[in-house]
Amino acid sequence: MTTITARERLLNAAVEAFAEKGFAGTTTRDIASRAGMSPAAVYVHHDSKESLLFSVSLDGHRRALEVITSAAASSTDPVNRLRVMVYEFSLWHADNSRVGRIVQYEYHALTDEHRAEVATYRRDIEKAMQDALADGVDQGVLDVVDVPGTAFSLLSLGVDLVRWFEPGGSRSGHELASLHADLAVRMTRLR
Amino acid sequence: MTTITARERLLNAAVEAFAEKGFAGTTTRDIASRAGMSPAAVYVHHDSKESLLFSVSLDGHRRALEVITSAAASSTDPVNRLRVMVYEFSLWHADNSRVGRIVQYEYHALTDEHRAEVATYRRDIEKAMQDALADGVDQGVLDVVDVPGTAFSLLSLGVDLVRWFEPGGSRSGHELASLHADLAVRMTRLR
DNA sequence: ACGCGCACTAAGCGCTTGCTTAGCATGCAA
DNA sequence: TTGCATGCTAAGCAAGCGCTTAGTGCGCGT
Repeated sequence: MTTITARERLLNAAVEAFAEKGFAGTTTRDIASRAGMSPAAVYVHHDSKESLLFSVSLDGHRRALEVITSAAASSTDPVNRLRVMVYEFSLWHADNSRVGRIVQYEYHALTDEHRAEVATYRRDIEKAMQDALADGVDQGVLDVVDVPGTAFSLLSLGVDLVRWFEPGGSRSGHELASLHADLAVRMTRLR
Repeated sequence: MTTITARERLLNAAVEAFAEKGFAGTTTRDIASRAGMSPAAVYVHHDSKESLLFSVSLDGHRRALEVITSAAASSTDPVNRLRVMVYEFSLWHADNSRVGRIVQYEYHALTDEHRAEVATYRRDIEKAMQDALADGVDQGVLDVVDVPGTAFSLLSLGVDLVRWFEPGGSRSGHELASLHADLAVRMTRLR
């Protein structure tokens, strides 16, 4: 069995609260009570409300980068690789829509130092998608006029899921991720 | 010349503040000082902080719907109509990224009644895009397997601009809107 | 000259905020 | 049995919150 520490319970509570009400709209008392603890307990395990946000955001950025990096390594065929990358990136955002919402929408609430640190993961994610497109163009398989812009657009499909996606809704994450992957191929394949 | 009333100055100040700090992160004192007035002046012209948000959000939704509706009426050719709709919708979100951010990200901060009112505009926007795709399929010009999902994805391209777009950045709104329009046609055109 | 209404402000009320302080129960080593 | 570290809480502090109240200055019709 995996034991959940008090520190992790507070992090989970913070994810729920931040995703539901936003960082500024969440009180430390709310986080504490979701974790079944007193307001002061938050400060036994975490330095501040912002450091709770940073922990959640940093972990979320790392996991998103890991998803797209391993997808990029999954295939050598540019079309198939792109399909897998878009599928996995969108699926991750659907399956982790609460963390994703914090990653995407509470970025500005981080301190300057913390924002700069997670920004490196964002650049790596964009670079992975750009590299996949550029490689496909080099191999004469993809037709992409604007590589950075198209990379951004492909990532937007996944990112925008966190704005409205709820698990248990009428469409599954797999269904949406498959759609995005198909659209991505149509957008970029050379005819 | 157009005269700007105190009420409008407060609305403009609220747009700036909400877009920059979010609804919960903005104080009524901040709005007042951006408008060059005392904190109490807010309540001379508006009922509450939330009614300020509702005014901004409602107007933003109306303008976005107007943009996509008139784009839909601009052409009878399904491919060209889709191109114009996606172009205009994305361009509006780039040119109005601050209002767009409030429309998209502060939706949950509205009261239940206000959110329900604004939701009708969202449904109309989605329906306009779905109708344009369905009509193209009916005319045998477009190939769209999942009409609602694809409509959502096309709107996502524009909506996601508000997350990061800043006027005066390295890419113009026109440039990005053109890219989105091209991608939209590639995504949906029958080959 | 005067009175009235309107746009606005100074001051502050009751409450909530992030966070701190002081202390208490438990478990464990000696 | 004692001593102490650990993990937590009760209570509360200073600051800031949305919003109200009571009033002030000014423009305008008469």
